[in-house]
Amino acid sequence: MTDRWALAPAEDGGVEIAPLGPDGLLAGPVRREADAAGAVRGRPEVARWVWRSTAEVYPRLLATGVRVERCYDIEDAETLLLGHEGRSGEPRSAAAALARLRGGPVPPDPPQRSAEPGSQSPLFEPQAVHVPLADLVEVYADQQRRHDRTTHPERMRLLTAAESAGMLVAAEMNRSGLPWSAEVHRRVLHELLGERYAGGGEPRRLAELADEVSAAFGRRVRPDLPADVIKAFAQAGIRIRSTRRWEIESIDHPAVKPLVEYKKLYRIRVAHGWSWLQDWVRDGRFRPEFLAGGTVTGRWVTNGGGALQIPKVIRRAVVADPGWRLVVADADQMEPRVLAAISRDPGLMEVAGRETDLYQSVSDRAFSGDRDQAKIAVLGAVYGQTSGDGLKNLAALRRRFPKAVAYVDEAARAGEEGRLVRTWLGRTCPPAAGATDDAAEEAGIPMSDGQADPSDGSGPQEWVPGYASTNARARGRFARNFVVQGSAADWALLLLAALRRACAGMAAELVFFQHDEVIVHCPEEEAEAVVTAIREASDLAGRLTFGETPVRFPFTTAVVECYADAK
DNA sequence: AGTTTCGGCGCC
DNA sequence: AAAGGGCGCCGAAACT
Repeated sequence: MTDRWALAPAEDGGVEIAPLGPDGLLAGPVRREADAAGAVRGRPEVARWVWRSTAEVYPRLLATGVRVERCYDIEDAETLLLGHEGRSGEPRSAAAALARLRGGPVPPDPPQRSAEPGSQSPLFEPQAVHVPLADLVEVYADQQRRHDRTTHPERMRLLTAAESAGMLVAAEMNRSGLPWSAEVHRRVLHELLGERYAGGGEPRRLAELADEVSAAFGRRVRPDLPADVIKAFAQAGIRIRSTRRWEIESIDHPAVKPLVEYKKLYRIRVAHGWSWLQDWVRDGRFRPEFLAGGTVTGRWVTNGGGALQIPKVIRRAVVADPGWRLVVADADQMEPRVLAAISRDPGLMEVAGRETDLYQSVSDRAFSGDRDQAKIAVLGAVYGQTSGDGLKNLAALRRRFPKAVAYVDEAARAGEEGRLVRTWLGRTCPPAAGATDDAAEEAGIPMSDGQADPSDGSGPQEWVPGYASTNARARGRFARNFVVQGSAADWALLLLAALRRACAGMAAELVFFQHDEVIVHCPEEEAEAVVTAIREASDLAGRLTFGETPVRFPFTTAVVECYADAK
């Protein structure tokens, strides 16, 4: 059965394609065709297209209206496999993988290119080394064998397939964009910041607040300059280490109130103000560049526009097209539910088997009904809290959910000792992750305590006793969080893949994804079906990712015309 | 003058 | 109340 085909753009602008056998090797002759879109469109029976890079091929297909159901991204799989093999520092290009296979000199990866505002096809990668299809297939077949040698081959296969699906979703979201009303955005900016003056200076409200700050200090102070603010407080007899909001707010001084307000509004203007609107919104769509698996943990990143940090007040500008709706779906308490699933802690699984508020359930069992304490304890366990009430609460959590806490403790220990740590599906944390020594981190060198050098010339850093173990502890915190955040990302990929399939027969489009939250843009009459699809996709993702467990992954869904109305 | 790092804060 | 994990973004500061 030839349900998998390989595809590689040729250097003359055409495309090479070929059917693959069960071993992943060529099962027929390589064909040449004029263009990728025609080749794919003419073969609807192909269940999975195998290619070097989704970012290279898929945007061009989408541009001609061609979607594919499934793909396999060889370079993404190479990254995941290298990580699993403890070789995360090695080049991950198809050309490099081929060279390793044949014992030749391994070329370094081409440098990453960053996005420019408003660029039409941001994912095009012109500098990639061309690999002929026959060679590409060798790399693919070898990768299939490498899957078999991983700790859990079936999970690893699921991971590479799921992340390839994620790349399809990302490319489609990059194309569709997030519905965005520039008019509403401008109205929000005007309400918050006031009108702009012709001279190009600060908008009215910011200028007023700056004046209030200056008046409170009795001299001209620039509230956007931390050094100026620290000096001004010092002259008023108040010593502060930084101008972070929580530190400022603990001070009793008339400048605090306007200063905090200024910083809040300044942030809006700088990060999502008029120039942002100019750069990133066109034709009623905000078009960031989503990168699936852009982080070590597998979380996505976006390139340009800060799409994963849209402030709550600005979400008023996310407005569905006329007659359409936004289905906004947010996974409820995802991280502790994931912890339950990966640790198999009986008590936590039972709690996570209900769709009701998990933190409330935990608090009923271990914190006398104090939900806030329970939430702090759970998040502290996941993030590696080192001080404060978190530690005390962690002890209570450990008594009730010993297996869950032991799971993250063991991950932290492994991280501290420089061992590999993996998500449920097998995404692997590089041994040096979380360290503060950038040079070693970039080189992928595991740093033991003995190797960490406090006098590395990186700055006027004074010598601190125990500095070396500071790195180890940072790696421990990173690894502790990695197993939860990363396994949550595993699950989220399966969710996206399932939801994408469910939407395939509808006009509905996935337009936004943010760790545990997804937005589908659809005609009003499809909204109910989308809500159902999300629930079903969640159930499927839970079973596929973690196997049969009692753990449920409920979503809060809202059908709205405006994103801001979802919360 | 151009490039990199830092500080602070937005989101999860 | 505060501090643990992951990111990106901007202007200012620091550097070359």
